[in-house]
Amino acid sequence: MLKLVAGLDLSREAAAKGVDLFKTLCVYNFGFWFNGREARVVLDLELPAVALVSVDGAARIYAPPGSDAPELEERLLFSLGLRESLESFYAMAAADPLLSAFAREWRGWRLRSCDPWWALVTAVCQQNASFRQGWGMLAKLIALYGRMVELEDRGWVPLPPTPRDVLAEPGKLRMAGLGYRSETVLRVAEAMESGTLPSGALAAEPVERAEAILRRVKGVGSYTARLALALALRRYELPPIDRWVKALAAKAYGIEEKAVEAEWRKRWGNWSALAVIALTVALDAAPLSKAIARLESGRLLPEPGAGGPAELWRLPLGWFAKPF
DNA sequence: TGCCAGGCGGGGT
DNA sequence: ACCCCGCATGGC
Repeated sequence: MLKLVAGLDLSREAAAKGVDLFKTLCVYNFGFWFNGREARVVLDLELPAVALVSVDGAARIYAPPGSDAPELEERLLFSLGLRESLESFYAMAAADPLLSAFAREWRGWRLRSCDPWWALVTAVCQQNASFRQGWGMLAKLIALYGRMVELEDRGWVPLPPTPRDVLAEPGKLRMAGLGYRSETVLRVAEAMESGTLPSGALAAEPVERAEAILRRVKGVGSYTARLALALALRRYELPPIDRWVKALAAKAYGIEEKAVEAEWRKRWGNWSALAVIALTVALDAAPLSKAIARLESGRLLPEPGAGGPAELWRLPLGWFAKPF
């Protein structure tokens, strides 16, 4: 049972930074964490600690009694992107053939970050899979491991499994549909548990060095490492370029696919990874052929009913379950 | 049914 | 420095 350890109002901070909390909370979120009005934000998987955040800015932090409340408040602000200024990112995006509409309509969006372990699991689940398949895997993992915590006055919140949970019951990875990705997740869990992947130390490293450390785990390549660095540490310098981004950027920028990475870094600089993630939101993470069609017809904003990252939370509970 | 999807590593050249 | 293949699973 977690106790209320802090209550705060984020509305002033959000307004000052131009942050739209609805957009920030809805993107890449599940229905069991966000209902359109308020979100449950996991602040610490191990403690655990959870924040309840309303789209109007009211926030409550729940944690074991005696937890460091100011530290958790800071973590909440970090994870909502309220410590980050995206002025220069949106200025670049406004002049970009892929993201100009997004910069106009979605300027208040911030990436929500999570902890390095779950960011790596998330990234591994996107390998060689559609957006739907990857996020289905994550939802199934959370359901199968069944970790829950109770907030003293607000009911139960599902939590992702910890590395220890996964090591204790490795069979559930395949049950969740991860297939050959299961071995990679197990190696990540082992690295986390044995301290080979010091998640604290990662943040202090230069980003290329952090990528190299992550890539020491077999099954974690450049895409996975870079996506995880963006999702967990808000390190955006290195773009996670996959064949989806490669094809879209080649078309939009009028270059060859082999030139995409260099061009992307030249255009986006220290915002490279954020621009990739924003593009997946803008195009509803549609499969490549549909995404190309969207680009050709100039439909570069999330569309109602497309079921993309911005609408993941709207999908009915159990959407990911296999019919039997 | 068969083929592909927001990668990856191991094998070839 | 490339190119190419198989990999486990789900969706169409």
